[in-house]
Amino acid sequence: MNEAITHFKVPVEREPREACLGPDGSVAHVTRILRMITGRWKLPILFRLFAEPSMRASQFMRDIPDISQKMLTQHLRELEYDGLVARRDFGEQPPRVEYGLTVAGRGLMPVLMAMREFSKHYPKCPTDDDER
Amino acid sequence: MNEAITHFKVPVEREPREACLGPDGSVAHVTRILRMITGRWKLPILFRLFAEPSMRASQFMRDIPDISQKMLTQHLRELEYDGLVARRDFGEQPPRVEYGLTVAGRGLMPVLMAMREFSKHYPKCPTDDDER
DNA sequence: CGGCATCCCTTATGATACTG
DNA sequence: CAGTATCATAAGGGATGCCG
Repeated sequence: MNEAITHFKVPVEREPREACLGPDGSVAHVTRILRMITGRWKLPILFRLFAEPSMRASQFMRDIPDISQKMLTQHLRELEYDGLVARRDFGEQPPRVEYGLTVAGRGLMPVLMAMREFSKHYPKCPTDDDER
Repeated sequence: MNEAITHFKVPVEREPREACLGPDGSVAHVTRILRMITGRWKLPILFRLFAEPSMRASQFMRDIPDISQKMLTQHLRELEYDGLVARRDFGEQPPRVEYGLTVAGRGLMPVLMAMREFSKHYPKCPTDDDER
């Protein structure tokens, strides 16, 4: 009873999301990067560290308006986890912790710059030559 | 209810956080791009259109596993709103609608490729030279 | 100073059923 | 085939208080 007449959907083994991933698993790769830099305060933090090699939590709080300490810590942790930011605890009293970009973090900046340039090139939705 | 088809949340322009915007308002610009390509199915759609110049809704449904029709339409609308994708309704019966990348959409691809390359370059969190 | 925990709200995303 | 409408749930974000 494993014959041809399939009146039903043959268990078409769905590829493990392999499809639609684009060349070289582009989608997966880009998604990974997006996850790393997506977050209400990820960019402000990264760009701040790009300008200032070493930053303390209190400095971020001062330089980034409206950010809460919770979100600051949380996003710093995520960035650290993703290897973009390095955390350095001096183990002093009172506490002293400094943050900085990792090699990867610095390597990411050019990509962000590319995104910025693209944004500049398309100030608004180019309603003119929108035809495919 | 004779309004435009706004199936999605119109980008509620966040407050003009002038500060911490980085050089040239980098943060704002990059954030804008991120907002355009962030979404569970934005990348699969874009990369699919990059490979296939013209796509119909049903094709997306076939090529992108697990995507629901609602999300497909919603994300296509958003991409269209942001000027990355062009929608072409042939006004036929039965319905025939085709989607394709706009000039801006095609211009974005190199940026996405750059992100992919970066991802490849840092396969994992580079725990070696993480020091600032 | 830095950081963690809790409660709560706004969105993003999903499941499902329906229309032209 | 393409798209709409509703309801339900998950994830992101924010306010606040306590700790070493």
